[in-house]
Amino acid sequence: MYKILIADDEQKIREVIREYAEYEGHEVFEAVDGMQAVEMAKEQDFDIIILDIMMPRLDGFSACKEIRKIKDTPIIMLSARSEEYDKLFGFEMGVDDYVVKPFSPKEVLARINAIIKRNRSAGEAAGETVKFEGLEINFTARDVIIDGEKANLTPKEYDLLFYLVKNKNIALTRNRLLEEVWGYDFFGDDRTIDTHIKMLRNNLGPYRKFIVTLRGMGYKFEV
Amino acid sequence: MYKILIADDEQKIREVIREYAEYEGHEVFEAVDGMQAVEMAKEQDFDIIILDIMMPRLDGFSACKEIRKIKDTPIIMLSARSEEYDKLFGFEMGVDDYVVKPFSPKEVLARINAIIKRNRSAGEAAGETVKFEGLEINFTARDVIIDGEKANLTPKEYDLLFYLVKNKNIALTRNRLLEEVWGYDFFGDDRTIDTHIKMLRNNLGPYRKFIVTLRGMGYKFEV
DNA sequence: GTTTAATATGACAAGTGTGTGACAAATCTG
DNA sequence: CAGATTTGTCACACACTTGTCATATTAAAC
Repeated sequence: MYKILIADDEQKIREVIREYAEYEGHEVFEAVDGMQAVEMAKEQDFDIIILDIMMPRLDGFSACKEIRKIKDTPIIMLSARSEEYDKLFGFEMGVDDYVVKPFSPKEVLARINAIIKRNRSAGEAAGETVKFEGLEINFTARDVIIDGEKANLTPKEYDLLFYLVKNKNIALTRNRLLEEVWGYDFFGDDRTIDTHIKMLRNNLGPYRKFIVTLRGMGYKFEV
Repeated sequence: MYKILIADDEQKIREVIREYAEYEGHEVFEAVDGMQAVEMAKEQDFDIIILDIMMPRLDGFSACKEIRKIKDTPIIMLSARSEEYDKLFGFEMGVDDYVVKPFSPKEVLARINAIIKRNRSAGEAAGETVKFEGLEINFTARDVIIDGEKANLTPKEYDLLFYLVKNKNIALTRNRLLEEVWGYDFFGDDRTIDTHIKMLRNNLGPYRKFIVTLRGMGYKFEV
């Protein structure tokens, strides 16, 4: 859960970001202009601050400059124009990222997450998650979520699935799978793979469709 | 060139978006209600889908939910009035962006471009695809696409086609094909090749023309 | 235009690869 | 150490693939 400050004079912009952010479990504060944003930033610690450039009383750049005097809070700028000099100017003042209007709320949230993740690199490991429809895979956490429910895979099933997914859309021979998933020192039967593919498929439920058989070759995770 | 689906019961809306989008070189498909949109989304892959919220038979949100079950196509929602922002809970269902009516077609197109660009950058792990007219061949994924539809080839057919294509515009003798595709230890009939060429040609549909017979010699993939 | 040789095609039987359930060996866990 | 889980092997069934052959069609040579 992050503490987010969004400063924009347009209510619509603030609201749409608030909705997205709150849905993701963050706490959102609003400021209607640069001056108010600076005041709020002085009073409390935010995880991230989003500033529109064009604001009454105090514009985004000036607000950024003010805030930087006292805090290192990551700042994202919203700009209506995409002119390059704006960007260069902004980065010199310690802006962490830019979003040019029109933007999608999803994009803003994605950038928020990216920046906070980047800045807290000292702390917890975030863990990369990939998602294919209702199938979510987190490599570092080593878990697989199917339609919201955690799947219960055996170690080999994890290994096999992870290797398939990391090489998605690539045709993998049985030999390659044996070498990479089982190890070069495995001297077993080819058909071992079939059995594990079978069990993996059973565990993936509707998403077994992603694992396609390449007759005479091996398998492929196809998206 | 993107493939765009616009679902709205108002013909005017569909038309104005179509005009702009086609002007930018995109391909536009129309649906008059949510139900039709879902059906179309199931049948083909769009680069983006635009859904009006208020539609007969199936509203935009429900349509979005349905589509999300099977596809990750980016979705933009159109809402009739800004008051509807209050009711917007679309982000729960993976809506990528909203546009509030009245909107300018230009704005919609700008958002389409922004979203597709963002989604494209996600980076697909797919090998290089070679394309000859409507015949696409991806060696690493080991698949062959004919006019947008995946072809279903047997192992030998893949091997044979891949060898021909990798040596395109080169005359290949039967002996060479036997050695390279079947293996040096194959002691069968020459004419076996003919049969496989036949089946390959049948599977390539209109693109059988690329495989030319060199009488008294062998075959060639000619482009 | 006829002959001759090579290729295309359809049918088919033998061969091969894969999905699956069962089971025993191996490994993990308390 | 016992019980549970995981893992590898096997055998069977079935569907698909493959090579061969006989016949039809086509192209080149005379």
